[in-house]
Amino acid sequence: MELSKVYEPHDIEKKWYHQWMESESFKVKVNEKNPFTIIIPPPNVTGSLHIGHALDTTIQDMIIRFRRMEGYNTLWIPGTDHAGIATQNVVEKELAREGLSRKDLGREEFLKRVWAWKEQYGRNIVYQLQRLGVTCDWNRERFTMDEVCSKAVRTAFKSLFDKGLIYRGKYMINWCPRCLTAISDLEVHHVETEGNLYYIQYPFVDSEGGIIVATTRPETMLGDTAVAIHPEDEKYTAFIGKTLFLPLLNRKIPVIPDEYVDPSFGTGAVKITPAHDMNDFLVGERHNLPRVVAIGEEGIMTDEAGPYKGLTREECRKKIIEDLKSQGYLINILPYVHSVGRCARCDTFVEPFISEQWFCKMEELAKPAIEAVRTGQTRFFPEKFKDLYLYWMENIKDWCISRQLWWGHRIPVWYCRECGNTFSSVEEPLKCLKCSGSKIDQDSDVLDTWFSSALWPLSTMGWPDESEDIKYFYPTSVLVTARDIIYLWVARMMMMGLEFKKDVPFRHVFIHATILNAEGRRMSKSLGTGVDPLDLMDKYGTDATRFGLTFMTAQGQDVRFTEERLEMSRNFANKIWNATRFVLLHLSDFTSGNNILIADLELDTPSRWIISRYMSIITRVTYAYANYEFSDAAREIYEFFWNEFCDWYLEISKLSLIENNKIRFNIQYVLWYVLSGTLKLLHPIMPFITQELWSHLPSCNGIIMFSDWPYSNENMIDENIEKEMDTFMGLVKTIRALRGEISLAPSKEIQICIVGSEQKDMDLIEKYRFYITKLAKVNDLKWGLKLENKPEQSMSQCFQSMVLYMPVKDLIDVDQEKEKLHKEIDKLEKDFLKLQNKLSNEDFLEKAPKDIIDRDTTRRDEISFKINTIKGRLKVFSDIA
RNA sequence: GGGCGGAUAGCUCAGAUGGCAGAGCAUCUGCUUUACACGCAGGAGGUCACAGGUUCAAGUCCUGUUUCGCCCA
Repeated sequence: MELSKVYEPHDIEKKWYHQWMESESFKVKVNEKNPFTIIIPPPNVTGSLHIGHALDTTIQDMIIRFRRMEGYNTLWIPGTDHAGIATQNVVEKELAREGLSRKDLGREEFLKRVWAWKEQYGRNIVYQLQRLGVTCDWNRERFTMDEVCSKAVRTAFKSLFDKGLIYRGKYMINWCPRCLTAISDLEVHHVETEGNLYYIQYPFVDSEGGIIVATTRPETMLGDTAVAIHPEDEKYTAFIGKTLFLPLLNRKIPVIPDEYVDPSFGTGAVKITPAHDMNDFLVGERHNLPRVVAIGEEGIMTDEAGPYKGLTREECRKKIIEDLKSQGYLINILPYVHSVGRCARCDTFVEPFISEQWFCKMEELAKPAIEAVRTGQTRFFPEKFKDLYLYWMENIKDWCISRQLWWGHRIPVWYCRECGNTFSSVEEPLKCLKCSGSKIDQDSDVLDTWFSSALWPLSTMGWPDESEDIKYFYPTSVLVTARDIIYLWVARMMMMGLEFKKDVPFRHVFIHATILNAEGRRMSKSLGTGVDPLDLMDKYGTDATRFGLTFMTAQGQDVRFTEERLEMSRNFANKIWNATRFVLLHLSDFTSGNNILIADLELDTPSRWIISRYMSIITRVTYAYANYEFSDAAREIYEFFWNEFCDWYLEISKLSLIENNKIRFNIQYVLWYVLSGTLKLLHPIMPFITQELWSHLPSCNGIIMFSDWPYSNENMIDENIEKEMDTFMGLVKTIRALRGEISLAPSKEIQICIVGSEQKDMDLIEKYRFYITKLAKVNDLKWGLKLENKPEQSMSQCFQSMVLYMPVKDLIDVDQEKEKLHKEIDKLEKDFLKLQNKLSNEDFLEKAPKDIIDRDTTRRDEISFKINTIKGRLKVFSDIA
């Protein structure tokens, strides 16, 4: 079949993915080989593919394809996350369009709606992932609300509950007044916000004057139950124990001393609102202050707010400021930047709120998870993330795991109305486990989505059942994810894995780059600053998108996304396509190379050179893949393929392919060998184009992902040949540069004379004469050690210790040439001086290593030689003029 | 407030263990050279953020400053 002139990715991608799926290429069974396992970070079922997923998924697929070719039994388990808040939001919005609320439907009906939604749209993200070419075992796809996962959640919950690690209590938690649920500390994002610091006078009850407090949230004053000052703050110590009027409400509140107060902040006096601020809550506990709840769960002011009842938080703030102003209590307003908590899901201002919630005790669970990372049972790549993980784990706080939602794993706790017993159960109980009464009610809340995510490595393998899978595939080999969920997810999986399986869930954790937009900010869908990877794949093809992302993201470093990289990658794909097209054109009479060993062939120098280069590239690329240095792998392949294989070897091969049978066969073999091997090296990054081209190459039957990873025969790395070729290529480049200076047509052949100072250079020219003349279009090449035969009126250029002359009598612009030579001398003289100073420095000669001194000496001598040569050239020109 | 990371060509970024500053894109010149104009050949473009220090030698190591991000509180 003929290949098109330009690589057209779309049909090829579709064709191969379809074929891979049809043949169940990714289906994995327990066998005698070594396992290599990855579980996918499950994307939200409501989600759509963003650039972060694209990178995360590409990396996992690269690792899996690489390890598969290396010979591991590779399993990659895909799936999606039920995403409690997000999914409930989506369905509630849908209901709202019909004028309904979830309460109108009732819990059971509402959940039916959510499931229906999930059935209809829940696999969108999966199809989008597949577009990337991923080789997950789709037979094992899981959803965190699957029965297996539910069982894992209930089993884990009950176990922790029975051990006393899960408890219920009334504490201050983060409350989202829009989602109407508690959220964990980690789901609150703190955003620097420009606000004001309001100075408010609280008058004394029994005397003149009062105390001025400063606050960023004046509306919370309606819940104030004290004013606190630092116990050693002399400004205020006299007032301790006095009573103040709370303006607007005229509630009487005491002045109390507490170490928490920072005397240097604001006025040094702080209003205390125990029901609406975490720190004030603690002050309130110490001083036994009442908790006045002034803001309700929907963010609406309560009865306690008196005249402000029914207002939203924002309206209330406005009104309070007006009233304080008009009544003379507002002393000052200063602009003030402070950080405000927002809901990670919906961006609403989070309200600290006291309510009864379920918590998971973390300290005890964290201990083995800390130990496992300290001792290296689980390793982070890049290693710096280990510290981040450890810091958080060592300062861990209890985790609020209940959510006031309907969509999710319902908390497996029942309350007996008869005996008051509270118990947990894996199976739905029919009666109280203590008194056998039948009047039992299940807790109405659901668990934090991350609770089921924490069990993902276990539940995807069938835990709590002791399956063959879990014995073989657990622990997984590597977890690939972004750094923003190290706490949210990675840490929790570590704890759960160690608690329930007594082993870490993964050996390695690879934290990849965060992709930023052109301004260096995180991409955000809500802000519209994102790039849609599906558009990118449409425009550049999947392989180019994958290659571009891989190329961009050096380990441990965030990247600003630029489409240029994808353009470059698309061009690279096209280059590979056309190089293969060229090779195929010349392989029509080439039969199998599989039963021939490369080491047994008698190869010409350029072939030995490309094989030498290829062998070292194999080593480097293999190392890069194995060590999560993917951009290095991409770069190595790109540079080798384009700058060495295409630019030089293909061009040289054109000259020899017309030769006799044996030479022709050897060249064909090397072309086939290096090209097919490089396609394999590239396959993990660019699966489609490599597969397509593989299918066209002779002796490359079947599916490339099941071919063996290239083996580097390091005996074939030949440094002498590489050095020789460097000199040869340098000579060709120098001649081409000379031609370029006078804009000679590429087809015009010229005369070149090379004068050298070393016999080995002359031998090299002799050896490469044929290639030099062909690649630089030279019809008359002379060379020698003597300066006698150098042409007079010519262009010249130094290379190493050689001078190249190009006699082009009529075409020389003498003035221009002289100017060029002068400029060159200036530059060389600067370099010479620098080196000369260095080499006359005794300290340098005494302390620097010998090879550095030798190298610099050679360089100085070379420069000196060049300067003299150019001076001689200038003299010639002056004589002419 | 604490911690982490960045600042290198016009732009986006590479530059183990200190030893000749690199790539892609953009730009300039010349090319329909039979795989590729998504290309080929050649060129121009740098006070490596700033100030000190260590060293024979610093983009690279140390200290401080400026500045931009991120995380935690």
